[in-house]
Amino acid sequence: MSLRYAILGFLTIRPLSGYDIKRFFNASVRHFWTADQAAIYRALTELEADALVGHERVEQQTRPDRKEYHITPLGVEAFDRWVTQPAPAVARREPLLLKLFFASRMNAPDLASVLTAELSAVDAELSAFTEIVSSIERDRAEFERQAESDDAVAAHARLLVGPLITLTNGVRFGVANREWLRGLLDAHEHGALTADALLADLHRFIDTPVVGR
Amino acid sequence: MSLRYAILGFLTIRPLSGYDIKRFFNASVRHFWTADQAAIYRALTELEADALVGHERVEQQTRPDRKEYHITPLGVEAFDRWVTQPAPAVARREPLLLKLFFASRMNAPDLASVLTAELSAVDAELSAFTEIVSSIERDRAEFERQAESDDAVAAHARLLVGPLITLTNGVRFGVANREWLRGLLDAHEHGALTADALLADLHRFIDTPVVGR
DNA sequence: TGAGTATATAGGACTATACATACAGTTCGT
DNA sequence: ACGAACTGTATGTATAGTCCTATATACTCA
Repeated sequence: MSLRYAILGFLTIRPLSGYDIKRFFNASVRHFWTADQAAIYRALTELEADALVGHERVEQQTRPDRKEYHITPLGVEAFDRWVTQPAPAVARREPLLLKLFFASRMNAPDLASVLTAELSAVDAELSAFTEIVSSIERDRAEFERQAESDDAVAAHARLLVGPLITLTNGVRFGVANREWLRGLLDAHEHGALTADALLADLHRFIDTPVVGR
Repeated sequence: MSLRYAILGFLTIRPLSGYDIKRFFNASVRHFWTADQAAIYRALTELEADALVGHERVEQQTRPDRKEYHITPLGVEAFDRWVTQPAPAVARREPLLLKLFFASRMNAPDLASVLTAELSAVDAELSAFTEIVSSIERDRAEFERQAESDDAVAAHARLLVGPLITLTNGVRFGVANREWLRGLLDAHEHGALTADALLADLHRFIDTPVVGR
């Protein structure tokens, strides 16, 4: 039920309508958490039933009325409890690995095409990350130009830490994924995708001592 | 819906009961695909309704009767179609990243403990992988000692390719995860978990050219 | 002797999420 | 002038998966 807490988290920033929240998801956490629009509205109803949020109807002349949700003190409490707790283990579910597990039933071209398709997806993802990082840097430069105090700049930078942490995760995993796929494709093309080669690769990573930073 | 195909995949190896399939899952693909026991039995019923599998009741004296499922030609066809198709994009869902996204609402010790808990889990996962790799190597050495022909050894090695590919994925991601968490913890302890440091990290990975193998 | 684990199958209730659709007005591009 | 996309909330339905429980027998360990 992390969706509920994600919504509470967004509401700690400012009051939002269901529609706003959906856009927040798309704009900020899409790369590791997607939320169905219908699920958001239902979660808001449930959160309100638990008194963790409240709402006011905001009438608009040109647009449909908004229900502006705000977090209650009880909601802030619940969110802070959740955010400081260790994250639950997630059950990974990777259709790609399931297919590759049965690689011995694939002929060479099919295996190559499965890997290539995945590599394209990863490359696209990494490009998207690069774009996001650029846009964050542009926004930041813009903010700093207009900022009235150093405090405001520092506060702005602090708010960026969380989102940037998630981006470092996405980028590092994306790069690891790309290297893994490239390695597999390369070996496969040279007919070197063998048990021995894979075991060697495993040892290379298992035995690698920590690289100092 | 990959569960059904995973089951079909296992049945291409040999006939299995629902109970056997559950053990297969635990023994071989647990690190990227878990299957609920009840879900397996339901999937088998559905697969049989679609004529992709059949079963015979096997009576046992001491144990309860087994329903031994086998794959039908139609099932093999369906499986081969699935396995050669590019894997669908999966919606990632990472509670940890959701928490870290709101890192600015956490105090320093809480952030450290969330990261440390995750690092422990990753270390444990990597140890499990190391253990699995060792056991595969032991089994392999054992098999080679007893093998009657080089062909048998080669066939055995070929069957290992798929499972080993999934292990290289697990290990590489595990190592990437460990490095990421260690980097964050290290920076955090030195009060250096700032927007600037994170942006520098992002650039280090985004701009890195491919390392030749 | 009793608790726990292994073998073996299966239904009920529940949770989370996805997909489609409905309604209703506005704005933008062609 | 017309359709598409945007703003905004909401319901209905389907799918996938989890957790709990039931049933029955046998073996193992303290």
